[in-house]
Amino acid sequence: MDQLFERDYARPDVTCSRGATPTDCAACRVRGISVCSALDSDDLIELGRLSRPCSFDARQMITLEGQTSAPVHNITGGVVRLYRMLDDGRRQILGFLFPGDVLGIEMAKEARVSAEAVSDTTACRFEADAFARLTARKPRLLAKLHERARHELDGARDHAVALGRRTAEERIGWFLVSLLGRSPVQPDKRPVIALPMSRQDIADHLGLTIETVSRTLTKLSREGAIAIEPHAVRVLDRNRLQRLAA
Amino acid sequence: MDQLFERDYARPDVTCSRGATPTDCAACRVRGISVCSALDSDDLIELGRLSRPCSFDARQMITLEGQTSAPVHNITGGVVRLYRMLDDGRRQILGFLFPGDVLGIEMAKEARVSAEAVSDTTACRFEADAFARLTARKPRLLAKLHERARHELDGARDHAVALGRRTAEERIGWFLVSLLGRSPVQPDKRPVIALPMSRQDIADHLGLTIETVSRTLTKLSREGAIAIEPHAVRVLDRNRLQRLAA
DNA sequence: CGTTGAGTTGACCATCGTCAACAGGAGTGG
DNA sequence: CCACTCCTGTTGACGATGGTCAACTCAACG
Repeated sequence: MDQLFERDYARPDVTCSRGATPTDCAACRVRGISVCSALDSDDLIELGRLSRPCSFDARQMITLEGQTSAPVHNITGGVVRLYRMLDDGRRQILGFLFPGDVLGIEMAKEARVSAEAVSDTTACRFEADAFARLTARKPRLLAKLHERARHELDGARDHAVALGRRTAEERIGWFLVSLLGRSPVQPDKRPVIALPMSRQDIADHLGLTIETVSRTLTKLSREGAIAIEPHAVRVLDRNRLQRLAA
Repeated sequence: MDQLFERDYARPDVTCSRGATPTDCAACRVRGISVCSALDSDDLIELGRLSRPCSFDARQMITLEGQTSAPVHNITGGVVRLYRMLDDGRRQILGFLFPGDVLGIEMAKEARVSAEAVSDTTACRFEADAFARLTARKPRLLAKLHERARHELDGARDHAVALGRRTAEERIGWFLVSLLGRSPVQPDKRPVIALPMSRQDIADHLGLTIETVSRTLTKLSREGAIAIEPHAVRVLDRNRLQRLAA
């Protein structure tokens, strides 16, 4: 437990290569799946004026625990990990964000979680107070954000059930199934689950160690439930995984 | 793990001894600390028309996982446990609700959690659709609910950190400190934490077994951090607990 | 072609779970 | 009032799941 101090979690300054021009929301890739879908086209133009496209390199910090009035980011590409650290370096990854997810709805005055790019990531950024003022004027946007928050709460509770009452194998199954639900569907093919995050990330998400994650994936692979591929897993026995996750 | 099936979790019908008359919100004990504080007195009268006071005996079900359009309850007295069950009977208690807490903001169409009275409980109840219509008309109420949801999300994440990355002793410390934060403060005295819930409840909340909960409390007691009292714990070494919870 | 970092595997061990016995209080009935 | 049961909580002995430590492979990269 004490050698965790040594683990090298990248902690660069919080920076963002901010674009000079506002976002073109109407052309946004994640429009329709994200909170912006609550807005009509006039509102969308206004939203675009407030937001700036930005990008992060893999391992770059986006938000730091304790940061005040952290901006809100709407993820448009890449993957982000959300986590909390204990004093002695133990880390709990609370979840991963994918395109369409919003980072920072929950942040009131002070961020309670850190966010870091897992892979190269693009997002559009809203300054905290400007965003707060906008939501105060747009009840439909607020309703959409509230719906998101409730959904996140639901997910956080599933996570708690997994961490509190499931075995290592069940946790892995649950994790894979939950990623499967977010993966693009390829009909007629064995679905492939992309795993852009490291084994350490998976371990810190599931309350395990890298060794246990590795062993459990190997076991599922030996038993024919999955096939391990570089930065991915192919699902061979979906029922087996579903049963583990149930 | 298989004998968990046998465990007797009370599952009576979902009933509520509903009062005939609307609630008198202006006289409410939890007014000021609960979401209703977002409303001015006109709105409060309207809210009162929508709500009905109700009460539950200890161990009585309030909401059942899977229930559709479950009513919203504002807890005014007593303690409630929120939980999810796995198929084989394993239970994860997601949290305990105290007076002023709202049960059911997160519930959209279908409840994803069960709620059960730990002790005799009083609440005021809102039918789901009436409540939804009210929030749609009252942005300030919606904002307050959203704030609550964000706060709950924050709490759920703390819970996940505890379950995923803390030892048994740290979990107990975290649990006691979090209850301490909700207990009435008695200045100049060793604070007493009421524990209306059973050891099984604590275990199911912290991802442990009753035996481990019992042993850990005994250990903390032997070491002078706490004194175990019937249905309560007296805090002798607050720093010790804070350090465990940190 | 050496270095580095991620992932895998094995041997061993500790924390916490399992199983079992027991203590004490509350409720019940003789 | 006492005997009895039931239920909750405590404690002990033992064991299994998953953590620790270490060695090794392999791909990426200079």
